[in-house]
Amino acid sequence: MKTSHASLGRSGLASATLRSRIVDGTLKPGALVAESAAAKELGVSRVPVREALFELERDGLVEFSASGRAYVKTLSSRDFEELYAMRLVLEPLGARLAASQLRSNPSALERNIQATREANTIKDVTRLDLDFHELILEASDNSRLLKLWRSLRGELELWLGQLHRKHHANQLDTRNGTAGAHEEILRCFQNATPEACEQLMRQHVQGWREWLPLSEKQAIE
Amino acid sequence: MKTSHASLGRSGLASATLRSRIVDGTLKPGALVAESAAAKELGVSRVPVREALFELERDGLVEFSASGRAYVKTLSSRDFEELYAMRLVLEPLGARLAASQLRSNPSALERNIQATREANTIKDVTRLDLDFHELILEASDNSRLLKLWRSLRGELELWLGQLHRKHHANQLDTRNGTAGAHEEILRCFQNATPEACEQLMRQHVQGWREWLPLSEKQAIE
DNA sequence: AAGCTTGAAACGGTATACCATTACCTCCAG
DNA sequence: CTGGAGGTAATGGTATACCGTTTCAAGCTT
Repeated sequence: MKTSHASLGRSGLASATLRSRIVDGTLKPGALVAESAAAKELGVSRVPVREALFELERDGLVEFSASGRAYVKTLSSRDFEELYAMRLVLEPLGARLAASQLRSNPSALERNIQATREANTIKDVTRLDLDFHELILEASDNSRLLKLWRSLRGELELWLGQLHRKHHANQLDTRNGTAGAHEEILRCFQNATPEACEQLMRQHVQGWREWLPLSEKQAIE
Repeated sequence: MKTSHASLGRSGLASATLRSRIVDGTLKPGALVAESAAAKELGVSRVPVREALFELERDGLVEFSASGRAYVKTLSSRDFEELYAMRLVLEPLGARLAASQLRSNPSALERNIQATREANTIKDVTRLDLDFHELILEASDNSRLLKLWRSLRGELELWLGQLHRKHHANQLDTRNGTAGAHEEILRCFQNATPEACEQLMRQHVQGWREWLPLSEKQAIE
């Protein structure tokens, strides 16, 4: 699966490159991602590009038209609501299932929080934020739960990236707020029951769910 | 995307054919699904077969080894527990969200229940059972919820198919029990609050979650 | 007899080529 | 100036070909 000289196959290279260009906004929402053009630019043939596009579709970053063309997905506030409705049932469950595991082995979460405190860009804070939540789902020891969460992560990154690009405000507030909230969750894992962790996670997700649309409206003004 | 003379592209043909062979047990769990052999047998080239295998992996019917080969997935009771843990959070939410829509437009569910009462094989009952639940998720008007459910459906069909193949018992009991339970859910949509529908769906899924492992042990004896 | 080596067959990953379909742009009619 | 028809360029779907890697088993060594 690996090529001789690189750590990633050409397919993985194409996937990673296109993914980052979509998330960071180089490829704008609604833009056509043509197989031929991408293949020529990346220096590979169309087959691995094609494969990468299917992977990106599975992750919700592109969508195919009826004719088979791939376009960068455009996310609406409706999409945001749907995504957070899913987080609101998946993540509290994950927190409860992961509680005992994280109680005895919290080091990964601690390192993530420390890295968050030292982050300098909104992009890094966002990535570490999602990493934090993914670490919990990984510890829940339910591979389907992790798989479902990961199938949402791409869209979350895309949405948050679009939001931060529209108004690049309060970077320090976001960083410190995120780190503080995660610290509280970590303490809950160490001191409270799995059910309390589940409830706290529900409140945490619900808090963002209510705050982000406000933040967006604030940006429009 | 469609070919000129058929309603399905070659990729869709390959996907559907391989899917049915896996679900109905023609391809046994753990068996290698080789690109070349499948391509030759289906009379298409390897590219659409390759595409179909990725789709089947997304649906949890095959898994790739480190070397890139695709094998029919082998499901354990652990997998069953994971799948039903997911159903237990997704489906009650779907029932609550779909309640108002289904209250005013229950015809699809009614047709499904009627078809279930007239079904003659376990395989048909299983398919109609999953269709019933999928109809509810479709009515929930949350595309992510539906997408997550569908990503589990393939594994559910595979699991239930394996179960029914191991012990082909009480076909009429299963049929009547399924139809009766679905009838109760339909009446709940017509008469009760969304929250009551949510709770009933939770009990319904939980009931199967507790009954199926017993059914399996019973078969082993 | 058990374990290791080696070699051939098969497989997967990718590049290139061909064809039907789609989308876009130009040109003409109203 | 607007709307539609036609033609052309580009796109996507698939088939075929090539190459490195993996796999599996036969044969050799200990």
